Amino acid sequence: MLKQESDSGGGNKWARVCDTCRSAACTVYCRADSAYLCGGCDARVHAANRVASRHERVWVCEACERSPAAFLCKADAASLCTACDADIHSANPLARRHQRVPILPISGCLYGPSAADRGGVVMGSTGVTDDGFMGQEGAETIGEEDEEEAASWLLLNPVNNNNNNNHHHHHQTNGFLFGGEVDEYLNLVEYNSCTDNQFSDQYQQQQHYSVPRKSYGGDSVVPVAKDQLLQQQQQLNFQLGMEYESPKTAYSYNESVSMSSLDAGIVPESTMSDISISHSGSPRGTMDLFSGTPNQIPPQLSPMDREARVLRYREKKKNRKFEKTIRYASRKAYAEARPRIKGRFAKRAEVELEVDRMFCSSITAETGYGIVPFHSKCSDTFRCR
DNA sequence: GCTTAAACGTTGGCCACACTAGGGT
DNA sequence: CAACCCTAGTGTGGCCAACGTTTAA
Repeated sequence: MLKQESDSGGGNKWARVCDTCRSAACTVYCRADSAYLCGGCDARVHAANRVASRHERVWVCEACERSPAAFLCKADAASLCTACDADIHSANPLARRHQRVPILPISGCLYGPSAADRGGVVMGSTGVTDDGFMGQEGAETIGEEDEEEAASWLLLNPVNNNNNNNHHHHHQTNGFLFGGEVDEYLNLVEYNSCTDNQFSDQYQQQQHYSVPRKSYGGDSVVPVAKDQLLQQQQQLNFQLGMEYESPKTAYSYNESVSMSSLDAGIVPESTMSDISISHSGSPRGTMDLFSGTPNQIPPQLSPMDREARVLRYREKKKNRKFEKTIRYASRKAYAEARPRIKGRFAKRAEVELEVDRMFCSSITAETGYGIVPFHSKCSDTFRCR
């Protein structure tokens, strides 16, 4: 699909600089021009005429920032090149289960009023623009609410936002193209959730499904028709004729990057803030929402900076609020059955005491009946004696 | 049109406990 | 190395206070 980056250009200093201005970090790769462009140059070059505006572009890999993205990891909401995708998603079981889809090429004018008029055009979000964010993603029409959310995510990370828009639209339009060794770390469950449109956000799916594949003794989760999913996946793989290789190598850097969204939450705050502070150009992220200079990608990022960015991004993603998901049905059952006092969980003895006092003594005296379970599901604990 | 208060809606914290992971013995 | 014990951490739902927003006077 996309050519693997061959031009390492000497020592990898992470973000590749724009081929045009040579100053800003590139955000998109133009196939027609075989050029890496920053948002501003992309806007300028591809808004010049209609022909140019038709150039297909793809986001630059969010991990290495040096290669065209080939896959969109929905769980991480990250666009990744084949190499990074393989590295990241082969690192651990959780990462393997991330749902990824091929990156849709971007065409049309990403910037400027003309672009805004074109509802159906795939919008970009590299957003080195005055307001910091302009584009939106997808060949699909995006609702205004989604645009608003997209805007906030654009501030955080253009590429990410591109992905995050998909959250609300369930999936990107292009199909899935995994093959070869992909099953080793392909999240078929998430794929199922996505295709079923059961959940609008893959992060939810991740929350919902990522852990339970590991067999827990007590907690249970909603079962998934895995075999069926596998067949669907294989069909798609075949139809698309895609190949996907998964290098088994795992670099130390990738070890951290490949953490699942769930794992990101355990990163100590201090670590990330420390790293952020040490970095002169404030990395994109939550703080950048208030910095007034969104989408300014530091020309060069150290591995630590890069890692900090990824971690912070994931933490923010983790904090996004969507519909409540239940990861452990058994815990839900326990919670529902648990005695409460004013909505709070209460100690059983305490509740029994409370019940005895509040209900049994008074109501029993009035009605002559003894059993007063005020919560039907936990009647056992509320039986008056 | 502006101000104030009331009504309404949203958000996050609290609580107990079953359960798991991980370290120690 | 396996088995066991202990501790810390996680997740769960309903209620409510603290806000923020909207509406009416």
